[in-house]
Amino acid sequence: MTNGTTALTALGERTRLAIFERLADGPLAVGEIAAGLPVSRPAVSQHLKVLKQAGLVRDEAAGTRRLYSVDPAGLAALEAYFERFWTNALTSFKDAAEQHPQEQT
Amino acid sequence: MTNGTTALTALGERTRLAIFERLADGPLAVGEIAAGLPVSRPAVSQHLKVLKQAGLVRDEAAGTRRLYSVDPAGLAALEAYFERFWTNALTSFKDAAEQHPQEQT
DNA sequence: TCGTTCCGTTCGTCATCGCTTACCGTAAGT
DNA sequence: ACTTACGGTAAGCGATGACGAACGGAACGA
Repeated sequence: MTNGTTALTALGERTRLAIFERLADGPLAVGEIAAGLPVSRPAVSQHLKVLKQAGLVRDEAAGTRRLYSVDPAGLAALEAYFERFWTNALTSFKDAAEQHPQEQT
Repeated sequence: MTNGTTALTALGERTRLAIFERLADGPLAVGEIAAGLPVSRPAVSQHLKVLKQAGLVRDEAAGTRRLYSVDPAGLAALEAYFERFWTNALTSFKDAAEQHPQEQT
């Protein structure tokens, strides 16, 4: 979907974030991911499904296994979303700072 | 806390993200935020508590009201977290691309 | 063809969390 | 001092979702 908010709700889960972080180091199969986490393999599979329909990961058949890897488009969408965010927020800060010139960190 | 994962779990909620987006345009009081959202004021207060202990917002007493604004440190922490993420992921992609030179989008 | 391995899916259970209602404390105005 | 406005907190409820167990299917190797 390459939507920023959807990606955030998908990553707003500890297990899913852990999976995504492991995938950031390179493609992995489902069993390999589950082996390094304190959850069962079906749980990992479900989380991968969520991450996939959020546009954050891609899957590829490799024999009996199935390799998952992070989707560059999803990362780009997130980056774009946050960039708009930062510019907005920082602009607001600048405007507020010009009206209250003393307080700042 | 300025922790990336905590901030993500905090922002991984539609209502909290909506609150944070509204705060990105400038400081607001609790009642003002609740007025623009389909939730009650206590709900907004609870969400603000979560956002605050995640290091994403700051609060300031203003008479009987209480002004909330986004915390620049929290945004910076998020930015740093994602930056590490992107570099990691892109490096992995590059390495994978050198081994499989044909497939790419 | 048979057995093994790996994965996706369904189902049921249990915890987590977001939301509302009601109540209380605090700061200004009169 | 009384009243009003604003916001935080407690309790309870309802719903979402994460998890494991069990089952079924597809891809290799013998």
